[in-house]
Amino acid sequence: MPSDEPKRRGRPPSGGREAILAATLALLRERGIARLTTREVALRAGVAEASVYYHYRDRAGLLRAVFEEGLRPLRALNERGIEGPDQLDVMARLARALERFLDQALPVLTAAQSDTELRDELAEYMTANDLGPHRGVRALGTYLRAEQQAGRIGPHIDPDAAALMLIGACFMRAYQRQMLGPHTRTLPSLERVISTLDAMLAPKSTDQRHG
Amino acid sequence: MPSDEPKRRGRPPSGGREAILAATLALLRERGIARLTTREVALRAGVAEASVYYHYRDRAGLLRAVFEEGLRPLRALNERGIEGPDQLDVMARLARALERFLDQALPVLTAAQSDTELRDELAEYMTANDLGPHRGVRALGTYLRAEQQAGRIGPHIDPDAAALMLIGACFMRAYQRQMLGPHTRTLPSLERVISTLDAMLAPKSTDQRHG
DNA sequence: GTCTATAGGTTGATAGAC
DNA sequence: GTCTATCAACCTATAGAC
Repeated sequence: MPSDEPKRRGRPPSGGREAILAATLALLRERGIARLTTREVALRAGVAEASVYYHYRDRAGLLRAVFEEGLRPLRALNERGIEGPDQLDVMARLARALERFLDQALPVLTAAQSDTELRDELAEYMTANDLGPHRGVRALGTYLRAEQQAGRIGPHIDPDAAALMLIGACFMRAYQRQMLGPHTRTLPSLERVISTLDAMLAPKSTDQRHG
Repeated sequence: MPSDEPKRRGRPPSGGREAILAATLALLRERGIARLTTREVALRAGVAEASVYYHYRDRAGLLRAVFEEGLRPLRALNERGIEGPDQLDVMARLARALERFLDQALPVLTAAQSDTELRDELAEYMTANDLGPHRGVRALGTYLRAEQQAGRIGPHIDPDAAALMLIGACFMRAYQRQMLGPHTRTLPSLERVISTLDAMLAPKSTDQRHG
């Protein structure tokens, strides 16, 4: 290691590793996993194909890294507390954040489903890190349960079931966008869903008496 | 062409074509599209690889046929009228039928997402035949709107939004089953979702007075 | 760490006999 | 309609120089 050389200027040793990861993620979202070859990845990243195999064990290892990268926003989303001035605001913010995440992550999740081995790996990773739809359902469900105990939600309502309905609606909207394109807007808007759910959650006047 | 032989009923001599289609669909569901090769299809169908190319133009043509086959139950589901003794029954039957369909069709839909070209083809097919989530939402929404006008659903509720929530919940449950396996049952059951929605739809006592 | 070059294995698709 | 045989293209992965 020469000590008389000036310390590396702006660029880190190479950044090839991150470039490869970013290129893979981009290609996955643009074209799907079927046409995702190490050749294309290297070309997009501006490196030689062998560099891909230097940084990642093999194609599966590269994809594993991409899964973790693509699902990282979800971990942040999960750890973020659920709070706000009122139910409507809480649900609106959660729903919007969820759809924004799904637009980025759905292509990654979908890609993993195209191969049994990859799917199993993803499932193992998600199970190990307690990721999945149930996590958001439980979080929103817990919030709604507290609201229910405070008398702001009807007693006959299952908070977890209500949470699943909201999250499921977001999921369906995002999936349709991915499948049929963003210009097919024939599903009810997020605003209509949220305000309707908010209205449905409110206790009936008879309930309020003995709340 | 022998004229003394009894006329052949619709079916061609061997049924190789259907065997190929069935084998492709089975392999797609079992292992995903990544490992779906014409070789494996032929092996499973018990025919030579060349027969695949005799019956179908190419791999894409075979997959196109599989998409139509896999989505056929949906067309039946769409054309089936929505009716029943009460809301709970109507929603329960629709939800159950939807999840049953999704368990079969989701692998097919997912497979198409793994390649841009296939995805576009599927999107075109679905658009041309007016298939998609919006169809079920509209159907259930129309039913709920009628119920609303009959005074059995609160006036502040958007029927389409409520429909999307139920269908979205089914979709989410089915997707989780496919992604993480059938033994990961941490989401609220269909029964809880349906009975909660049914309870939420009911008009509030103040509404009933002037319904 | 990055490159060039290439090995080794699959895959989609066709030709031609029966 | 179905088969055997075959190919050209492509892809993953490695070797070895710099």
